[in-house]
Amino acid sequence: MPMPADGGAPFHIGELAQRTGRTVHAIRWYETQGLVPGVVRDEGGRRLYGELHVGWLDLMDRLRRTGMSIAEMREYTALALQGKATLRQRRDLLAAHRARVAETIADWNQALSLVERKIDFYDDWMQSGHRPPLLPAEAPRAPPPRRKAR
Amino acid sequence: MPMPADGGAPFHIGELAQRTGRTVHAIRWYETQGLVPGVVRDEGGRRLYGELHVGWLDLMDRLRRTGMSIAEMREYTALALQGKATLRQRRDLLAAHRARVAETIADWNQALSLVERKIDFYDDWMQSGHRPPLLPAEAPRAPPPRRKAR
DNA sequence: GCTTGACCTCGAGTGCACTCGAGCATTTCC
DNA sequence: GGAAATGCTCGAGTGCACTCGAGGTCAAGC
Repeated sequence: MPMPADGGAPFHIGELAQRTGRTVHAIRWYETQGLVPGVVRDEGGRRLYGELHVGWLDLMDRLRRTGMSIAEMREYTALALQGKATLRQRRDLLAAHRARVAETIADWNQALSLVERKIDFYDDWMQSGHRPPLLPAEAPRAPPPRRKAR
Repeated sequence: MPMPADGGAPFHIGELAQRTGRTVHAIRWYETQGLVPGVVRDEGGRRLYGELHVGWLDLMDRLRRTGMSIAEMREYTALALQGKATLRQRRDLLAAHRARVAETIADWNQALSLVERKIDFYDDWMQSGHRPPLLPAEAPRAPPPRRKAR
């Protein structure tokens, strides 16, 4: 499954970096972490990439930016390397991620509305000249199994 | 502006921790970072909090969880301590945050739809027994002035 | 054939936001 | 009045995801 054999001419890491908006260093680091399948080398030992890698890195980027850990991305990549026997596992992994993303979006929407109410609060205060009633406090949120994102 | 003078009986850090779902350590750390206004001490040197602190910490938590940096939260807190002369600045700071949050939500929604399309892709593959056409690759995203969140 | 630039490996450093432990003081409860 | 709980400060450690520099190889253009 040498990935660069996907039609177009293979290219080096610099071009991949440009086309995906990552740094060369970051791409190499991703590879050491097992997040880039099917990288072959040319005679000089330089990495060769194909079109598929552009899409792959974009997917990795999206997953990453939505809080998937490197460990889980590594797992996903390993599954992809094992071919279609792992289709269901990959699907399920993404479905779990989807659920977490949906949850986070709901969370952020709540935060958005809190911030909006607070802005309104300041607007009222400035317009009326005296402090409006405070916003009702929210229920405390237990710190859940730690996630992270951008 | 000693904050605990807000009606209810003041309480110590342990109770605040319980009521806001943070650890005692985390609350103290927040204070060293200038994120908790109006903390007074009792005769024994222990911190005293009031109801307002519960709401304040919840707000800080929300801002934090939506990617506001400690530095910006510190700025906001400092403005709040200066009284109503800074109302406009506080409003504007929150408005800027609101814009970033809205942007991020849009971003996550895009990611969500990518993940959903990928899940459909796997479902099709499993059902038909052979690989469906690949998803079209997305435009590369330049790494923007780094943000972070939960 | 030699300079220039892209690429290589390895390993250390960075930034953020906590998190925790040590060692000590005070308070509350029996 | 003594034990146990709760609080205090200070400072070091942690985890994640990069980020970067040093020192060297390789290849393409002049």
